[in-house]
Amino acid sequence: MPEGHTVHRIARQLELDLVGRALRVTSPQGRFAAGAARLDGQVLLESTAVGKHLFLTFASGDVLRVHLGLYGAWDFHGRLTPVTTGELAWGSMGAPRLRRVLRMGEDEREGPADEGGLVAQFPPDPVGQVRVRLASQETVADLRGPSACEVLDPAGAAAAVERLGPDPATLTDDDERAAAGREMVRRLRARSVAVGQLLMDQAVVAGIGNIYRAELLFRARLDPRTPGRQVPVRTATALWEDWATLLATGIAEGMIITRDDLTPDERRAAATDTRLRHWVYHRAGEPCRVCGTPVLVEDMAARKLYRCPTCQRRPRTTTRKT
DNA sequence: TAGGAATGCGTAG
DNA sequence: TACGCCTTCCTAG
Repeated sequence: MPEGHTVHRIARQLELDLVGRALRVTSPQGRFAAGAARLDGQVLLESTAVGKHLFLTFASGDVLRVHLGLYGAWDFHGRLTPVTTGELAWGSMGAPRLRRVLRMGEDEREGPADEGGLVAQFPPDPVGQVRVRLASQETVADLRGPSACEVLDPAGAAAAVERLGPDPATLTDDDERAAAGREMVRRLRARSVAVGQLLMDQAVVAGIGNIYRAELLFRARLDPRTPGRQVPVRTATALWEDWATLLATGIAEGMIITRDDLTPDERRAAATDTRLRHWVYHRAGEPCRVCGTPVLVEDMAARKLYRCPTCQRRPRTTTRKT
């Protein structure tokens, strides 16, 4: 159940421990047998994430595209390099070490550490329905429950990326990121659909899911029902910049913590207590943390949308185009 | 233990 | 808008 930050972390984990190696590619479950056979034995050249899509490029030019959907996850075994040095990250200290299992899909969870830091058996037997196993001599990555898992040629992969809106985590250059922000603002303000729906539209901006959607709109104090056209440029730009910030934090920490009012102790507590992490998400009926009004939940495009009816307002419409 | 919900999305109607 | 995909977790009974 990942949003963009998780997929970026997965891409980095694969980059650190599997890129540059010839991989054994199998489909223990059997549903990806043909694709696995096509990739088996090839060197993995590149691992990148765009929005919620993962792209793995192999030496032949074949690209494995994976989308985790609602409940996909990767389990990692063996030698793993810490992805970030974030304060709350699971692997913030120490050298690469052997792990029994690290699950990346929702909150990252680590399996029990083995005595002496050794896994009992390597490679481990697949657990459950493993669609794809990518294995080097030292590291195994098991993919379970994806909504998409397919081999594309380079043109097909490029087309898949082309269908996505900008993703701030793919851009390091300030000018490029600003230009991408202007593009997101343009796409957002081009339609009269509710901004709450537009933020979830991966063609407008890539990587936002239901949690980030609700939290970004609360942080902007913006009513999710506001038509995209009526979102002022300044507000839309602020949404992009806030998304870039939250995404970077999410990638560093491996979880979605959107509250900026937490003390360091509270933030540490939020690592294990999901109830502390959000302003409105999953808090229907509970008092708004700012004004005390009960948080509302309603369906928007078949997804649960959480908002504070008092704090989140429609912008005043003006005749002047801004 | 059964059933529903979940951080998603494509397709059919 | 409704449904299917395919997995895990939590809760009600």
